[in-house]
Amino acid sequence: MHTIGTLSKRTGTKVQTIRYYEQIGLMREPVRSSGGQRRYHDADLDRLAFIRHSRQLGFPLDAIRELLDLSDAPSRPCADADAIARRQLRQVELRIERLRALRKELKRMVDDCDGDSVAECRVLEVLRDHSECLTQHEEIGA
Amino acid sequence: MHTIGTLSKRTGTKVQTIRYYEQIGLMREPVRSSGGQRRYHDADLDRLAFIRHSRQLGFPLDAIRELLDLSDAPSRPCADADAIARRQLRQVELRIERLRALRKELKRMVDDCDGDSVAECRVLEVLRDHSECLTQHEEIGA
DNA sequence: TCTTGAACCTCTACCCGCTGTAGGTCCTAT
DNA sequence: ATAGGACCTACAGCGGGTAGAGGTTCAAGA
Ligand SMILES: [Zn+2]
Ligand SMILES: [Zn+2]
Ligand SMILES: [Zn+2]
Ligand SMILES: [Zn+2]
Repeated sequence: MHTIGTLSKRTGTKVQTIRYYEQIGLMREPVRSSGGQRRYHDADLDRLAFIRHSRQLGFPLDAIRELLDLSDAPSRPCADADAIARRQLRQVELRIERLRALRKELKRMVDDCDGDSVAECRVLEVLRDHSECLTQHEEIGA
Repeated sequence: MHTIGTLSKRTGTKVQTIRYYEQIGLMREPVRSSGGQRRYHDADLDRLAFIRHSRQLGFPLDAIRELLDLSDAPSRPCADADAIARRQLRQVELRIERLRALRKELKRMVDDCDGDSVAECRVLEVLRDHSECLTQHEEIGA
């Protein structure tokens, strides 16, 4: 049996975050000590490690929830798990593409400015007028 | 004089977002009609366009705030504006690096799975055990 | 056995950058 | 005059946590 602090140290997760995961139903409710403190089994430690590692690989919490559910049914085919991972891969690739387009525009505006007065600053000119850009932009926050 | 709806259409910004920008002090408080509705000058339209374009290029709102302040002082040198843009460029480059590392791991786990049962799923194996990874990961959410 | 103090508890609020909804008011065209 | 779109305020919620207040429990040392 482990305390929440032990889980925290062993997985590099803040104590509050573990409680948050419990609150949203991602971690199961653990048993409690006579004084009301959480006591975890090894299985909980594994589950938290899984969650954290999935987060480090960028999976959103609801995808992790699905993966955990799948992980509990060992005899089923793994097509669903693979599909989630491929979806995540596509998301990452999409974000890379978007950021590369941004980088291009930013690089260009920074490189083009000769560092004169604000009135002729290339950076501010481009920000004021999108027609100075080479590419279209994605929706904000997409 | 323009209504908020006109600003919204002309800049592709939701009406609520414009009001939000006002609330956080990014847009100036406009004059009001006798009935209390917002009425904007052309300068406000320009300012909103600037904000939106900067957002499309990924600048956070506080950087945009600085850029707007700088933009109001045309005779000063533009070093500060350029520095903000270079900082943004570095952020974007950093994010690209991180995502490329993620992509590599995700690609590998997806490619390695032969689609058998969950018990032998390569995707789930990797998620359970970071030592199956080739690279270290950044802090979550960084 | 008592005392200390680190670790735990609940609850609430906050971060970014918006978005959505409820319930009401204004403006303008017919 | 009336309809109905556009506007108003105020508040809640998203994801994925993080911080703090104010109180309790636990375990080790004296
Ligand atoms: Zn410049
Ligand atoms: Zn542009
Ligand atoms: Zn698989
Ligand atoms: Zn890993």
